[in-house]
Amino acid sequence: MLQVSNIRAHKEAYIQAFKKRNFDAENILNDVLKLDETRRSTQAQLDETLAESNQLSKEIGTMFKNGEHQKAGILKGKSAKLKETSKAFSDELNTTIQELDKLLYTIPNVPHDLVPSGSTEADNVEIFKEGDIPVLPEGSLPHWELAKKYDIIDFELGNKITGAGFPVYKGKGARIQRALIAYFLDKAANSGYNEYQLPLLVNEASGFGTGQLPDKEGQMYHVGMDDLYLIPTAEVPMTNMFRDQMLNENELPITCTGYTPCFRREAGSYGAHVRGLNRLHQFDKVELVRIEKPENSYAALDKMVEHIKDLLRELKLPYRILRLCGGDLGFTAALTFDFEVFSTAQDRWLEISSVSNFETFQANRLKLRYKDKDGNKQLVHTLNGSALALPRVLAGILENYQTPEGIKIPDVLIPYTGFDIIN
RNA sequence: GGAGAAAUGGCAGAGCGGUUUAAUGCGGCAGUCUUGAAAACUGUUGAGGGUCACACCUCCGGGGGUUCGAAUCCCUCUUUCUCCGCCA
Repeated sequence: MLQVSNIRAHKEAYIQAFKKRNFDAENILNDVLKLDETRRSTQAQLDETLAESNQLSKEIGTMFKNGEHQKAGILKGKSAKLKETSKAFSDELNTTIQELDKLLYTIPNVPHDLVPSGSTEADNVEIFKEGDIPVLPEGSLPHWELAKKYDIIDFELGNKITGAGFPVYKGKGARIQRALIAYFLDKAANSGYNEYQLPLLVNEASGFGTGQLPDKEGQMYHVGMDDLYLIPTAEVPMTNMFRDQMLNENELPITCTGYTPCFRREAGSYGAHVRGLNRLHQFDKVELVRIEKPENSYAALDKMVEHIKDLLRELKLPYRILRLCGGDLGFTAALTFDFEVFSTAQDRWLEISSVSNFETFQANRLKLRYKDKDGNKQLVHTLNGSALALPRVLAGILENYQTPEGIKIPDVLIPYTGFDIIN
């Protein structure tokens, strides 16, 4: 959520920046400023009434002490009138605040200068590419065929137990999942990230804190009886650990990592692109979260990018990095880099990580601030990134490492799997 | 699931209808003293809104109510603790 004070100070710049999202913000920003005007003047009127009322109550108190009951009775009537007035102002204030918040909730983050304009993923800018795309032998298969051939992932079984998008990993398939999780967590720990095991269900306040609510309500599974949501990413519980906190400067940066399953309804996604592991309702992911001082956040974003590059280099998977265009940028992000692995057998790129700087957008909702050297309180910047999402990494490994003898295991994973081929 | 108790500033802890604009202690910060430090002493020390700056307003777990006036009384929700039951 944007800060009204910033909207007031940078309105024109924001309107220009929002054009990159194809978002014509002029009217809504004007409405916000107008409502904020109303809010402040109503607040002032309310405060004035309350001040008068407080004063009166004190006087009445003194009169009672002095036994001047009759005099007090007169003032009581006056006080009742003031109460009516303050109630009216208070109602008006609440209505205004609600309207203001409702508007603010619909405004996405301001795109960073580096964000290219554009409306679809075709407008994303490739900024880096590394790794050789292997030439596969005759008769090479897409990963869902390989999964069946070697009996390591069973999609039908998942259909039976739950429904589409909930695969069952079996034998070496299950083992390689566990290996990937352990490998990713070890790498994160070596880079200084603190490991957490987090709740997989979160309350409404947490959903609001990181911006999934109210924007993406339909994308999360909701447990009605207890009014809880299944997490769509570890970002939600991991970032919300710090909700409503005043940090000291010397506590920053805070760096966390954690493995969780992720649950997404993916309403409206069907067709060939969701085959196999490409798009699931439940999948595993290791996530990184950083809480930074504003002046350091973009250097931190670069660090996260380097961390993920290192993972993909070690796994020897061909990948590229995209800078997301305004149209593809998430609601809460100021700047996002997507990592994609090349799926040889499908002849397409698969997104396996998304790394974003949210600047103060989440911190403002979370009320997550820190005190700098001079004792000034300011919002922190929050960042997060997947390192990595498992299913598409697995798809990439299965497809790129297939040989006539079976699927080789990347060298770096062998200590974790305990085997070097799936056959 | 049942019965009881509790929730107050960074922490501990008083207050149970009107000098509480929240006592006191600890911790933090600044100063005095000291070659320096400790100790001692003095001062200072929560958040949000608002203002050029003051003033002023709000906040004692969340929400609602009673009252001229609520940290204090009532209702409700949440959480924690103790006991009982169930349980990996």
